Amino acid sequence: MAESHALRSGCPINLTLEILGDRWSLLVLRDLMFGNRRHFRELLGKSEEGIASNILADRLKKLMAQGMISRADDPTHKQKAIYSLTERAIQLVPIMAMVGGWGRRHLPVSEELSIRAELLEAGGPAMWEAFMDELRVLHLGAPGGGRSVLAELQAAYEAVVARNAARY
Amino acid sequence: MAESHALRSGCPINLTLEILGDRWSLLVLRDLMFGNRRHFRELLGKSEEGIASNILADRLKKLMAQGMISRADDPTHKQKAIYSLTERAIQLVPIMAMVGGWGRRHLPVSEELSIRAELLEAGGPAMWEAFMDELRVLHLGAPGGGRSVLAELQAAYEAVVARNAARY
DNA sequence: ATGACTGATTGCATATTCGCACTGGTTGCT
DNA sequence: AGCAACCAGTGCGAATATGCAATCAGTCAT
Repeated sequence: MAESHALRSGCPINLTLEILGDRWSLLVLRDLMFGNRRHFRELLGKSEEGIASNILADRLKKLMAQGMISRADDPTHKQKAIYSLTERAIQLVPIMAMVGGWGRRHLPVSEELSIRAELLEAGGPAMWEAFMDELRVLHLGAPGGGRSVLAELQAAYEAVVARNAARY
Repeated sequence: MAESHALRSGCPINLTLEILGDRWSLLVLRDLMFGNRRHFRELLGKSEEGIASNILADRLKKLMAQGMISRADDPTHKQKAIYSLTERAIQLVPIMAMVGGWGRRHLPVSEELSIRAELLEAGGPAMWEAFMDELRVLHLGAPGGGRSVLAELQAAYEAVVARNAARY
């Protein structure tokens, strides 16, 4: 585990890539953010892509070292860990929205998995801010509780699933 | 060279990551986009990060296969190739702007290399659209030629370099 | 013809990622 | 107490990706 690999350059895009520029890191954050998966096993088993447990453990470790997530003990289970997004990870919401939007427009996405991206893009900055506030409540213990964007996205997803299931 | 690796999922974020989710692809696009580097040697030698030639060749090949860039012969030299962004790559401009902005706010960027990101973020959607139009002229041969965002960014960069150099 | 330049390719050592089995410990049910 | 299910994470061998230097053949100006 070579902890200190030198930074390749001080370019903002490069530095962001040094944190998120691999096949899994952003997906872990996505599941934490949109899937509300907070435990190791939830992140491991319920994702579409099927990350391996050693890779997940490694990414959680790295994301923690980079201050993107934090880890806390779950009071209900001594061995359970709760992973939370930090503020800097929550501020990725607009980027997630735009990346999702770009992918939806240019790549062969599935309808079910892209309905959230469609809604989040259409919602624009107002919706992103509301979502970020919601994430601050869920992950940082911030007070308040207004609009639940997570519930809106989930409802839309389930509506598509139900509609498509009804065809058969 | 396994050409057809199965898609891991139809999620827009995952599919985008399957194209851009590595340490180099987005940097190659960045240099094409902001550095106006169009030839292999320019991309190879003038980047901050120092990509290896075999990696560059591989990424150019993959980006071409995914329709992110195109390749044309340079009339001035039979062995010279001109790489151009496609429309779908040009539409990454807003994402580049936001990723640059996030990196600038959260990571130890250098002043010289982040002034462009600062300007591009401050310019907002209006500037992004102007930049995309400019890229369409440069890379797709579109007619017209209004505002040159590239020149504005370059001027700001050089101003910072000059100002910092004057300190010594 | 020579030497610099072009977009690559090759060989080789190291680093990372992969799938999969497995560990040590905890919890809840009976 | 006994036991199955669950918990975060490790170990391992194989496959893949990367970094680095050398090299290639064609092109170009002199």
